[in-house]
Amino acid sequence: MKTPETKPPPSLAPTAPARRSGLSARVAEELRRAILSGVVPIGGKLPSEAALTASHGVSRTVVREAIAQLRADGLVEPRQGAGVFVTAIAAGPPKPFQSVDPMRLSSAIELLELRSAVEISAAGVAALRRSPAQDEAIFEHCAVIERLIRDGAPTVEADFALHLTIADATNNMRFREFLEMLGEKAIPRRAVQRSESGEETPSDYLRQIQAEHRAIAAAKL
Amino acid sequence: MKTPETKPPPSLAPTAPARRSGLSARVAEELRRAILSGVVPIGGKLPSEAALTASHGVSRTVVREAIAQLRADGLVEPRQGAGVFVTAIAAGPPKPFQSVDPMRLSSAIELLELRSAVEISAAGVAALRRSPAQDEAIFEHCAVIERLIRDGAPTVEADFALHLTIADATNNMRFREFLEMLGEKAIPRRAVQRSESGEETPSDYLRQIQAEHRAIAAAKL
DNA sequence: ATGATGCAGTTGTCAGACAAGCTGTCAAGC
DNA sequence: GCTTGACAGCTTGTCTGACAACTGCATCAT
Repeated sequence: MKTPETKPPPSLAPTAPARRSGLSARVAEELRRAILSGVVPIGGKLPSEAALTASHGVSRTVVREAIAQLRADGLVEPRQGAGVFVTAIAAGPPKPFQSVDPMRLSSAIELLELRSAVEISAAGVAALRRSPAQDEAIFEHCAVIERLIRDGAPTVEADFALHLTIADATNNMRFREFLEMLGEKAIPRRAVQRSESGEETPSDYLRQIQAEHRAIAAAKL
Repeated sequence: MKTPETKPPPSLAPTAPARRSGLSARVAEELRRAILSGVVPIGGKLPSEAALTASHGVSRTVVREAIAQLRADGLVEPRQGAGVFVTAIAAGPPKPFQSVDPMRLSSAIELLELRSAVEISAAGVAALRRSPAQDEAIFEHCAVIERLIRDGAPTVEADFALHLTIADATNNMRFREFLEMLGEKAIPRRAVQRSESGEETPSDYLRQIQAEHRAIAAAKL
């Protein structure tokens, strides 16, 4: 048998849209967005827990847990008897490079410069240490990118993969960690393309970059 | 009148040590310490909310709020129906390089290599861009370090300061961010000294490093 | 043996209540 | 009129009890 009537229709949620994954997380996210978007100014007071309970259609437990998350992030500071106040906009010492605005061209250039600084030296170290297998992997990635360029296809992912391969060829895992932390933000075409709203990267620029790639790949001797 | 008997003795807390300021914060702190000290291993399960309620002498509300804080820190991950599990020791994605073990010599060398890779290029960029004021700051730091070496005093802090100054001279704040993220772990003498348990760094090695410092400082022309 | 099934345990959410603390209001006293 | 004190209302902090949803395991039927 299968539990004949142990399952009454649980509860037709009144306003409720969201159900089964992180109710408090959802409320926290909405509140976070309200704060970050400036709807609630710094130093301003959030609606009371009772008001949030009503407006979000959840219990006070959920509201309190959502606020607890924001407090843990340092976004708000509840004061008993007074209310919950916005303290800061959560900029981040914890995430040094994640905080850069990928839309700002200057940020992209800065990151690019930092990445290339690492990579020039990485290529040098790799040239001394890399194994034949790593060697081959580098050449292969180069070939893939050249083909993509000829076909006019986007090269961002392949480019990133090449850089990771070079980093691995140093046999020092910190180089890969570093690149992964920067992520694709440090790959030029995507960053520039995005901020220029779709304008095609000139192919001669691509060719120049590819020439550098080849030089790195051939630098072993 | 002053509400003669509206105040019955609230509740003699049975085991209760904690008073009335941040009850949930206190419980969270105890749990955090239990995790960081290894009492509960990574991947291990925390006591159930009911057990924590009993052992800490607080209500389930408080226990849940404490766990919510730990979850926001990424320390634990509750799974409905199963329990609350320890995920990490508060390192992880936000601080990629904080997770390296400073006692392992190989870690120190790896970081050192990464840092020098950045710094060689940084020095090159700085040579093109630095202002006279930044120039002077670099020379001053060099002079301080030379004096410290002559006196046999530790040079770690001064060395780190010099590297930060060079990073600033690039006029690209990402370089400084990068160095600050690595922190003093990337400064050779401390890292090596620690792992070698107090053995004095040979002074000729110091002199060699200082020669490199001078070369960087003089690289402007 | 193997798969289905029920059960105990656990977290997620809800609802109601009281305690503790803050704030604006207002009346009493100077 | 101005200060001062009490006070009422609102807000957060904590407690209590309950039920739903889910997991993992042991049990049982095939």
